[in-house]
Amino acid sequence: MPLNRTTSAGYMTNWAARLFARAIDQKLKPLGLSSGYLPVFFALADGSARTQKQLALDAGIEQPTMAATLNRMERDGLITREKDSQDRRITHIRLSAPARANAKNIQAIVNQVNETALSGLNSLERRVFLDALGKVTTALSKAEGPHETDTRDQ
Amino acid sequence: MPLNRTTSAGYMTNWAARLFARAIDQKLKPLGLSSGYLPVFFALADGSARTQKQLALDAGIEQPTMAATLNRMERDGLITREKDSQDRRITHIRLSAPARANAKNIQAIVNQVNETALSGLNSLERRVFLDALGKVTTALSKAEGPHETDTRDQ
DNA sequence: ATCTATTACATAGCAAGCTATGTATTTCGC
DNA sequence: GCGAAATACATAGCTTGCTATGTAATAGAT
Repeated sequence: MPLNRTTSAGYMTNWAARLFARAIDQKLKPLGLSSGYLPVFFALADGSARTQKQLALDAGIEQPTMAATLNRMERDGLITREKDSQDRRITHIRLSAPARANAKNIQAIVNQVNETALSGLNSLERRVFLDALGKVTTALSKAEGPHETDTRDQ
Repeated sequence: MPLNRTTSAGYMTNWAARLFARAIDQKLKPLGLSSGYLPVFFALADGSARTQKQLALDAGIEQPTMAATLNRMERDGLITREKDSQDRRITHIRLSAPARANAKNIQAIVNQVNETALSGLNSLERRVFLDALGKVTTALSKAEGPHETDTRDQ
């Protein structure tokens, strides 16, 4: 089989992911935000606190990646860090008030980009597509080795 | 709709793409290769030459990104650059002989990761999934503005 | 023929991902 | 209670993506 890139799931998934990120970043830019911040936003949108470890696990990214993202978010005034008084290794991370104020806009942008992306699919195709993405991530996570990259729905 | 990340196409696509890249990079590492090289490999596997511009267009990435990738590939002895004698702006890029020798292995690795990723899907689901990825990239490319990010099957 | 626009590529600087490794602070075993 | 293991986070260095901008060469317009 002579590898046509449009029939490679990995190639197409990577391409789609880059297009998603471009679209989202473009719309978030006026708000001073970017796509890497989204997982943190969604994890903390309810005003609760999480540790860096929890956020990384939740987003399915490595701890150093989350550390860098949180540094940028702190630089941009989007989060606050508060040391745990009991266990001094731990830092509790919360969205700042101005960040929380943006939640609705972010939600709207995300919904809009998702809708645009899926506009060529009927509801059955959308369901199969989302379901397939779930199965693909499950399969690849499993193959990756029994890392702790969780999938629970908080 | 209270945004559950597992129902966001963008989120899930990004996640799947990172898992794909991790899996591929892990298997390519022993060969001294990485996932960013793949589009160049596939475009030049037949021994032909392309310009940087053509490669970038083909891979759906920006020109400076392709320039950086080609620099790394040249550093690693995977490509050769040859100035056009007619038009001195143009450089013709080819895979080196050692790089071409790896083509079969790369192909096998890509097929294997794709197969692992899709292992939980039946053939109908696979078809719908690939087709959906095509429609999603088309929709997002169009929305991006009439950029020249082509999709033709050479 | 020259002036302008276009084209191909280079460079700078940043974001967001990764692995590998270091440091401080608990926790656990005994 | 103390040394070893585990845990939480930090740091270093790399890849792969982006935008914005610069430079050299060709093509086009008049």
